[in-house]
Amino acid sequence: MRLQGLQGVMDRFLSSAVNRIDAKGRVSVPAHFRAVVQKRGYQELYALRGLDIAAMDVGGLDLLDRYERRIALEDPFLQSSDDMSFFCHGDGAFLKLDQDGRITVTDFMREHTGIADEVAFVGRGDFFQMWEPGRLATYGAQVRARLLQLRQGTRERPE
Amino acid sequence: MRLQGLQGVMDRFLSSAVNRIDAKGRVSVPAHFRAVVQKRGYQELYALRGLDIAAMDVGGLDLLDRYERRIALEDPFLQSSDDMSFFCHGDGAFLKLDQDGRITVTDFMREHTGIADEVAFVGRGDFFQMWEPGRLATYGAQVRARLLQLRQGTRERPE
DNA sequence: TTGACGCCCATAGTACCCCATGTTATCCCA
DNA sequence: TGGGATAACATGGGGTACTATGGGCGTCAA
Repeated sequence: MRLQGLQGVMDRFLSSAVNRIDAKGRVSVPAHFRAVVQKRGYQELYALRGLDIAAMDVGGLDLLDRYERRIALEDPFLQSSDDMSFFCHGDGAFLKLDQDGRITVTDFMREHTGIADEVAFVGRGDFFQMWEPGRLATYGAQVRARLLQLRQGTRERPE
Repeated sequence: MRLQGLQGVMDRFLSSAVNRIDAKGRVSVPAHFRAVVQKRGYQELYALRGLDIAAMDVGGLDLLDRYERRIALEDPFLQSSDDMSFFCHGDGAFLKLDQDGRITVTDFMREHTGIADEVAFVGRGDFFQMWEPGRLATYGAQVRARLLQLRQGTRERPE
């Protein structure tokens, strides 16, 4: 077991936290996430609507690449490909961190996520997500159920 | 403090202990576990919510690496890849040992484990677990029952 | 104007560093 | 073998830096 550079370890989005939206519509991005943003040198944050979930995916420019690769998998002659592109880029929000490390939650995000007065931030490695806490809990339970099934089916354990 | 000899034995998480959480929400990681952490060179501890148990799995970053390598094998645009990332990144957290070898028990951990004012630490070899003592006792009884059944061979394995 | 947004400051709560204390375990010596 | 000295450990608490959160005010544009 060897140590691989500490940087490579600490610069990913991990863990989750719930923060409150204030009267001005601002919410603090968790300090740990801000540190990752800075460490990765992201100048700006891009927030995209999750393709099949009620959450925002937030990350740097590389996040756009990921989405485009995803869309490229669709047949370019099909309506769905065009729809996806429109869906992702159409209103693609671009988040600005203020001096105190907060972002403003726009109606665009509220509409897609159901976020009202609290935001659940969820680290996902190369990006993070913003959820309405209740919906996150529901989704998390579904994920666990699927993973359990997967594990029992293949009898393959990550351990 | 240098532990000499017994390397093969001392660099594994073994045995169990129950420690109390203080008024500030801190709990001491058993000294023996801390020695293993240091011996393995872990700078940071990675804690993950157990998939089918109300416990936290805690280990070094190699624990996270193992998951991430597993994810890398998946098609990144399949649901299973997304689920795995959601689990190991979103349901994971970094724990920081303070100078006295304590960690703070967050709500994130309490929610999943039911831990209130005491933590049961259980060594599991390459990692250790944190339990609410009562639930650990229940779980332990179930494990023993299963093992006993297996040994007696009175039952075909239940599918 | 009004309302959205940037910048600044204030404050409560939390996380972390350092030191103290009591208890247990370990060792040494009579 | 017993008993005291000593070391290691879990636990408690004070002070401080950091974080999340609330709010004031000025700017700019509709």
